[in-house]
Amino acid sequence: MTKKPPTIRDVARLSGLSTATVSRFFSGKEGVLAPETIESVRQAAQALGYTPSEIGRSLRLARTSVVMMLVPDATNPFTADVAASVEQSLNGLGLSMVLANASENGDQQDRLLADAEGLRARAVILQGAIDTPRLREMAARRNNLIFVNRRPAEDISVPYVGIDNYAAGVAVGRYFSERGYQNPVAIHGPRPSSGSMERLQGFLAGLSGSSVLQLESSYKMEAGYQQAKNFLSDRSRRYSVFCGNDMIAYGVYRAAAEMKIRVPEDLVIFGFDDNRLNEWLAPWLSTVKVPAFDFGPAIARLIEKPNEGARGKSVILPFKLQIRLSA
Amino acid sequence: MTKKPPTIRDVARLSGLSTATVSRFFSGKEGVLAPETIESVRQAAQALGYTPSEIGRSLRLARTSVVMMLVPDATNPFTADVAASVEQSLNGLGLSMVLANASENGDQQDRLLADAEGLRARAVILQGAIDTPRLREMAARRNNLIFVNRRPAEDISVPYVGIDNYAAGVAVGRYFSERGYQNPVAIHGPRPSSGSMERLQGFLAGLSGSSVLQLESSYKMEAGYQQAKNFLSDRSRRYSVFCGNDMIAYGVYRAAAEMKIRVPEDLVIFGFDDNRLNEWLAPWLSTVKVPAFDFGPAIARLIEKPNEGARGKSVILPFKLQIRLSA
DNA sequence: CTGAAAGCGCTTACAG
DNA sequence: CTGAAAGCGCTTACAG
Repeated sequence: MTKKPPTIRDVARLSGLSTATVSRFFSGKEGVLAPETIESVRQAAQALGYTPSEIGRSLRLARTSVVMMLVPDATNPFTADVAASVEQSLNGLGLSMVLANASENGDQQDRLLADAEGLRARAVILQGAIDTPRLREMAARRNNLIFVNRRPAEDISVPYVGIDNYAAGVAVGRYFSERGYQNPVAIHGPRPSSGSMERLQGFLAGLSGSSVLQLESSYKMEAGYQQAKNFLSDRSRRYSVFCGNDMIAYGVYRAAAEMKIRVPEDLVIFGFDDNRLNEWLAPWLSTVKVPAFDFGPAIARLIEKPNEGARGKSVILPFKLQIRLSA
Repeated sequence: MTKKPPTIRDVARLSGLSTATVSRFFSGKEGVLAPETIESVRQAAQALGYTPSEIGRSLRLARTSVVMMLVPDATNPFTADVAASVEQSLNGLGLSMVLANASENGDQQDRLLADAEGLRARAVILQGAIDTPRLREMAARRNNLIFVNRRPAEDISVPYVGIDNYAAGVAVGRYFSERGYQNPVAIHGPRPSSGSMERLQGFLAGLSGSSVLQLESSYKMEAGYQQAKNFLSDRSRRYSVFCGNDMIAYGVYRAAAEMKIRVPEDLVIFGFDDNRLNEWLAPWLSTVKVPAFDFGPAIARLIEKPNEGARGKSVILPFKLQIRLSA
């Protein structure tokens, strides 16, 4: 900055009042002040271009207005939608959101958790949390964690907001089963993130018995593409693929297109998330629709009254199968 | 939080040292400390689970580690890529990024600028800044603003990082001209955001004289779709559309598909940004490629040494025409 | 190599 | 309705 910003003392001096009074004006206690006092403060503040320091405020009140949100990949459109929803709801509570990428990486996540502690974040929202000692320690010590869409382990008692991943997997498995889809393949997400495993286990249960080719993949287009290039090279079979998320499905679709494999005739593709872009750019993709824009309000409610929402209290959002052309 | 976090005083007490010494340990001044002192501090901190408060630190040092980034729409994949790039570069400097949506709305932007002042943000990065009195006032008073990809006005002297929007518009106009494209249409972005106008003016200049149908649109798929539905209803002509960004182009493409208009035979579409998804989901879209991942490093450099980069110092990134099927 | 003390910008219980 | 004063968690110049 060009020069240091004015402080509450500057405003007090200029208005001829005390810092206590100026503070009352800026912290919503105008009610107790005399009308002419209010006017003096307003004018002085205006003249100086004063904005109260959130730092001083936070230190004094022992709480910040910052909420940290950790996501595996902010460039995933579904994640972006969820983050936008959360940001908006948080702003409604006068809170700011700090977005950070954990990149499906435990160490990176732990580093960011340390940052969140340093910032004394009001809450930490973890989408795709990874089970690490540090995470468990924080979960035990503080009650300001919220898991989104994936819960790293059953025995960590932290509120969860998201769909029932297992049930969604079952629904897809049943759908495959009813349709008589052949040679099921599950390109699931990374093992350390439990949501991936729940989706997979549900899928297996829903298929009740059929043997499933299981492939692990990161939640990226490139990874889905690579996996597909591999198993599709066996042209003697027609596969039916359940992808851990839409990104993976995009990759599979591209691989199929390059290999001139017809969807859905020779290859069934099912995604997960149904990010908003699908309607516009992938109107062919059958997928599990997760209500991205319901996350913000649910999370905001949890943050607003952490007491009510005892540890472990969860919000389970609805999902549905969005059937289009690919399955 | 369950209980209040330990403070530097707790660590001092437990280790039998002074807060000054503990502070030295945590602020990278270990060099001056005796080895056994270091060990004591480490153990005490470990035992208490102490992490220094960024709040206390910020207040004392009169600077925060927070950088605020305002974007028009974080769910735009191009924006998400830029934000990811910025976040990564900032983390490399030990800074945190607060992402906020200004929604192409001057009032919302001004509110967020006030928040940034309150947080005493180290820097404020504005993608798609809107020219408001408050913005001008902040630009005049502080030198921690950075404009990204759009500069609200020539006479606001703030460093700019982005491409030359006018030149890119010219390039597209020339391309249309050389190809002899008929009935040029410009679905440009909102007038208040200057980048839109620069792209448009460049396009007009590049076409040198042809009359152009100019339509204003927000940078959203839905808006592009609506505009296209309207002007495409005149089936007697074949149009050539330059879109303000890829989102608009997606909307136009969908409208064309629904109306059974062939691209590029009966409708030429040109986008802007070339977000990463294009390669996977819109491999038909000809567009202007903007190097999203070059923004972070350039911005980080500007923030790192604000002195060197005198006000108004800018970084102009290269663009190129990415020709695919639609033009 | 280490500590006592001042002070960063706020808020609020207390007193008037 | 208003103010003086204490204190939130740090860092650092100064002194030893």
